[in-house]
Formats: sequence, structure tokens, C-alpha cells
Amino acid sequence: MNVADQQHFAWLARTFGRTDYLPLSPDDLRALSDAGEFVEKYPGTHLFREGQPAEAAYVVQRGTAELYRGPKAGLRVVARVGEGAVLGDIAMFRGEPYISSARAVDTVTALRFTRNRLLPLLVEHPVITLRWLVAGLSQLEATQRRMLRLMHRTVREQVAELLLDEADRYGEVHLSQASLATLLGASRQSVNEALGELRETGAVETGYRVITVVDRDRLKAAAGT
Amino acid sequence: MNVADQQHFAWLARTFGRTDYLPLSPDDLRALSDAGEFVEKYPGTHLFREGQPAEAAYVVQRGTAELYRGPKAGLRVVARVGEGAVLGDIAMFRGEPYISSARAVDTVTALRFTRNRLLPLLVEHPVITLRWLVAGLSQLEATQRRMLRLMHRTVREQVAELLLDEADRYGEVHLSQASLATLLGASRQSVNEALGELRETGAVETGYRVITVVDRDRLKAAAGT
DNA sequence: ATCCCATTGTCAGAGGGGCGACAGTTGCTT
DNA sequence: AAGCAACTGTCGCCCCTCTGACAATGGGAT
Repeated sequence: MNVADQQHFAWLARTFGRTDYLPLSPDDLRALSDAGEFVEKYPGTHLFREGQPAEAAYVVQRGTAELYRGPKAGLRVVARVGEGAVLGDIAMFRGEPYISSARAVDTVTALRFTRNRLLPLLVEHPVITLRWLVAGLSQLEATQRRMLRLMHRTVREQVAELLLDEADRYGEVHLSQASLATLLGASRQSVNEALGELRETGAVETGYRVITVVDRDRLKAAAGT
Repeated sequence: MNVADQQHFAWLARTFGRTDYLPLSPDDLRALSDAGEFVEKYPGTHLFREGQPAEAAYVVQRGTAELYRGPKAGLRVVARVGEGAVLGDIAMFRGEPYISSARAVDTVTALRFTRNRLLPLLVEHPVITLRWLVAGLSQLEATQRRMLRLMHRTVREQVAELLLDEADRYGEVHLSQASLATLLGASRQSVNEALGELRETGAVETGYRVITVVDRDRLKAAAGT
């Protein structure tokens, strides 16, 4: 996979890869608890790595995990997912290697379902399988819809939307402009320019590796829709 | 949905809407045959219409169906699917109205699965549900991969690829350049220019409402992989 | 044969965004 | 405190595509 593709993958992953759909209700999880293994990952450690055989899927219970691709040099953060996210299920079900790596940002607790134990269990609990199926298909459809909203939009609009999504409770987004650009599949320069314009209007403030949302309404306006 | 969105939907649908994945093996179908109802549709008749409550999903056994959106004026063909295609399953599982209409192009025979009968049956046959799930998720992933190939490609490349896909056995594509442009989400002028270039290189010939592929290899080269 | 509409073919202008280059900042490391 | 690597802020250039406008051509309808 060449560099351009890799970049686009990141963009793509942000766009679609929101694996934080939750097919399982608490009841379901209780039913599956036998098959699930409780794991706790410290910041910086890996849940799984790109290319490894996908032996398990994870349901994040607490904390934030980061999905990324690529070798240490040229690493691309692909998405950040939190509580309720399901990681690695596609690769696991298909029996293929993981498509990306997952790393704990802070302390992450998760339920780990190995393929060998999960599949038989799903066969016993068809309702859960059905729920998973519906969640998966919904994801597929949402993916397509999201395209509509994303295609043919300017970098400024995309940046605005991303910031709205990504801002923490203090309205801060701790990402370098380069990372931001990668997430959007745009160039750093364009992102920089877009941020400059958003700053002019008073929607955000920018700093070193941090962007602060000061006026969500203005940002929403800039995001268009 | 405004005009721009509608256009993009067409593009999108062409890109992703290839609903011809087949989650069910012949064995599965036999197992489900009780729930399935055999239907035969004559050319021009509808399997279902956009906006109707999605009461059933269809598995095409023979013939070609056309998915489209929009009212009679401003109708957009979205995809053509053949044998093995599954139609309407997403909407049905989610219990929402159909997203598009499906019409028989030639005589279509299909298995019709109503929601009320299918769901209980899937609960009894978890293995089939699981297979459906995997097919759905694979589709999701394929969709994402396809994006990679499509993003940031020039109109010329996209036109070339579309022609390769769409050419009939005589190498002809019977579409106006305007329709072509809609399918790609590009402007007519850009498509016209792209066709002009492809014509110069000897890859295609153009006529009134028809484009003839004369050199597939050259076209493939122009499509860039 | 003629008319009219759909379609093709072109051109100029404008805008968005990618790329390369480079200066100025920030913050960690030693 | 100094050095260094990462990051931000800007330019200029160029490519691609969109828009709008208009001429030329094809083909069906009368």
C-alpha cells in the first residue's frame, strides 16, 4: 500500500471506521460473559496489532483506544473510539488478519471475545447474532449516508465538523494539524488555512498541538448543515 | 433530498450499492425455503418501491433488477444487480422503509422473505444468521476498500473504469454523457473532456448516446489499475 | 422535408486544494 | 542553557474540476 493510499485509508477510516457501534445490550453482554475475558490495558499498550491473525474482538468498557495503521515511521492514527466500541470484529469474523492496530490511550478495560469461543456461543444465542447483524448492516448503511455528507465538501467544512466531533469536555482537541490533516485526507497546509479562517471568525483558538473550540454555533455554521 | 444530494446518491450508489453479495448458500436457501415465497416479476414491474415499509427482502434467482431512486422525473438508476443479489435486507432488518425502488429489467424470479417469517427462522438457524452477518460485514469492508480506489481519482480515470464495467458484449455503452456524469458525480463537461482524451488515445469511440470500447487494454491503463 | 429538442463539443474564467519550500515557534532533552 | 525535533504559519505554482455560455449536430415527430 503506497503512501497516498495509506493517507486515504486514514481518512476513510475516520469517515467510516467508526467502529463504535454497539450491537450488544448489557443483557447480551451478560449472556456472553462466559465467553468474554476481562482485560485491562495500560496506556500505550496494545489490544492488537495490524497484521496479526484476528483471534479476538473487543468491546470497550472504559477508556479510549486508538486505531492506527502503518509502521512506527509514517504511523497514521485512524480513529479514536471509546466506551461501547467494538473493535476487530470484522477481521475476526472473516478470519483475516487485523486491518489496523489498536492501542490504549488511557487505561482501557474491555471484554475480549476469542473467535473460538465466541462463534459457538453466537450459535447458541441467535438473537444476539441477529442483533449483531442488524448493527453491522446499519453501520454499512450509515457509511453510505455519511459519504453523502462528506463528498464535495471543502476542507474548512470538514475541519469544522471534525472539531465538533472530537472536542473534549473542555472544548479542546489535542491533535497536531498534521494528524488532523491525515484524519481528513487533506494536506496539512489546507487544514492550516482552514483553521486560520475559523480562528478569524472567532469559532476556535489554536495553539501548539491543541485547538480550542470557543463557539460551537459558529463552528456548526462553518460545517454547513 | 436536494438535487445535489440526489446526484451524489447516484454516484454513491454506483460506488457502493452493489448489493450483489450473497450471504446464503444453496443449502441455506433450502433450509429457509419454508419462509421464502417464490415470486416471478415481469419486465418493468416492481419488487418494491422507495419509501414503502420494508416488509421483505429478496434473493434474485434469475434475471436482472434495477435499483433506482427518485420520482419519475429525475429518476436515477442506482445499480443493476443479477443472480444471487440480495435486495432490501438492510431496510427490512432495520424495520425502515426501502431506500430505493427495485424494478425488474427482464423477467426476474426471486425468493421473497417477509420480515415476520424470516426473523423467527433466523433465530432457529443461527448459523445462517452468522453467515449473513459475515457477508454484511464483508460488504462493509469492501465498501471501505473501494473508497480507496475511488477517492482522489481524476474524472478520466473514473470514466475509464465505468466504461470497463458497463460495456456490453459489443463493447458499447448506451448512455448519454450527461447520465454518465451523474453516475460519477462529475460535471458533463469534465466527462466530455475525459471522453475526448480517451478517444484521442484510441481507447474508445464516441457517438450519439453511445460509447464504444475499442481497446480495453488502453482503457485499463487509463483507469490506472 | 422541416422543426425542435436532446445531445455533443468547446472555451474562458474561477476556485479549491495539493505540493514544495521556508521561516518562525514550541517544548522536550541533555 | 543550548540544541534539536516537531510543529505552525505562509507563499507561490500548478492541476483538476466546476460553472456558464454558446455553437454544432443527431434524430424523432409532424
